[in-house]
Amino acid sequence: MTDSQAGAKAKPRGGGKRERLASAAAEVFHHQGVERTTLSDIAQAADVPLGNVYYYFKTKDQLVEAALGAHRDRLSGITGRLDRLPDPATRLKALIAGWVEQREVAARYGCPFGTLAAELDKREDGLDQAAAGVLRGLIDWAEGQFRQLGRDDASDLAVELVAAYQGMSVLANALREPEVMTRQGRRLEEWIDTLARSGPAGA
Amino acid sequence: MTDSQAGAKAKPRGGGKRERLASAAAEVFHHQGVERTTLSDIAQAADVPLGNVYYYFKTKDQLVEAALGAHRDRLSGITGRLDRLPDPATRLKALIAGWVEQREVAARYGCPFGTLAAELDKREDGLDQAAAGVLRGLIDWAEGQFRQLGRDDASDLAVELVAAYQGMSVLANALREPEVMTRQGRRLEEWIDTLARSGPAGA
DNA sequence: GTCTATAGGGTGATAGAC
DNA sequence: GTCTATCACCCTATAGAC
Repeated sequence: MTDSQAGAKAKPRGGGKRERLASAAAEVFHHQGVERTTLSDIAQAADVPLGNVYYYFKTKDQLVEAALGAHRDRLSGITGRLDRLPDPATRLKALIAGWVEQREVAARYGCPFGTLAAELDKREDGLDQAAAGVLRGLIDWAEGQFRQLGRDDASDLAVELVAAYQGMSVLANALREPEVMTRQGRRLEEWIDTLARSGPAGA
Repeated sequence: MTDSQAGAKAKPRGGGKRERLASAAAEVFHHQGVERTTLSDIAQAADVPLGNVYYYFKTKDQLVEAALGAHRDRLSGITGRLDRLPDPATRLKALIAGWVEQREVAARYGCPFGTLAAELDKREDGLDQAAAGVLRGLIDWAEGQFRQLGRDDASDLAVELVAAYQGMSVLANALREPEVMTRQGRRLEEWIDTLARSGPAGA
């Protein structure tokens, strides 16, 4: 974007410091929130001197964008692996199982996407809608799965599934109870089974 | 509720400024988030000179606690009114209808409790668990209703209901789509109907 | 390219006049 | 009790040495 080349190749190299900073930012933002996180926190987590951060990212906001990119990459990695599973119901249940596996993290820090989206939505600059894209990607993927299950209301079901994930994450986090993830996850898996058994059907 | 009462105690009063500050804090925190809100923002919203704030609240954190109190009061007002309705299914559906009514606010700023809880959970001081109490109160009330419906799994159902509310608020907010609240609200009302029709039953 | 030192701006909090 | 003036600190961002 800034330099001559934004592709995969001609970027200035620094021992992967840029990547380290981006993923450190994603993690620290998740743990502390964007507003409470200082550039010094990120520099420390990435093991990079504070002033050097500005060589890679001109502003703190650019670091937020980079963190969003890291989340996007992580999500497409997950859906990519799920896509190798044989059928849509299995894929959806594996997605849910993954959420439940992360229950301890969710109970302590909430959903990495959801909490970031909620925080950015409080802003009024251009970043206030940037996180929505990541969530939208997850919803779109789920919608595709429900459609493969033959559901006409795939879009609504996808929203319902992701909303359930966000909701159980918020409660697990607020109450500090990972068991909320376990119980609600089980319920969601049964729900998927019901939908799959009922076969192709509309709302 | 001017100067004359100030509760039942002998607290210093100043034309209800303390209350104005508390409710202004709750609103501004909801709109901007705690971290991005300055004391000056709150003073302005409450129409109180900045320096005067410190006469009523020694620290910003005390203002957060006061905002939590305002939320608690608001919630008990809501459940109090709902309790006058004839049966538990009607009460639960009225609760849901109230959420849907607030869809525009939820789409812009999220759930007032949920977003505050999420933000406070990023902290490590004593406040990181304070918001949980308000959510817990809502869950407990819902659990009572489900129990009156004869459900053995009232506790799980209450968590499911409040999680659904939090989830649809997060998505409506992130996507800026109030319709998410409408659609998911309708689904929840149907769900309550199903539970009520199926009569006293366990999980 | 890498890093240090520091400027500059804003915020929470206090002292003390009225 | 009310409010102004101001301090002290921290954080983002920059200038410039290496």
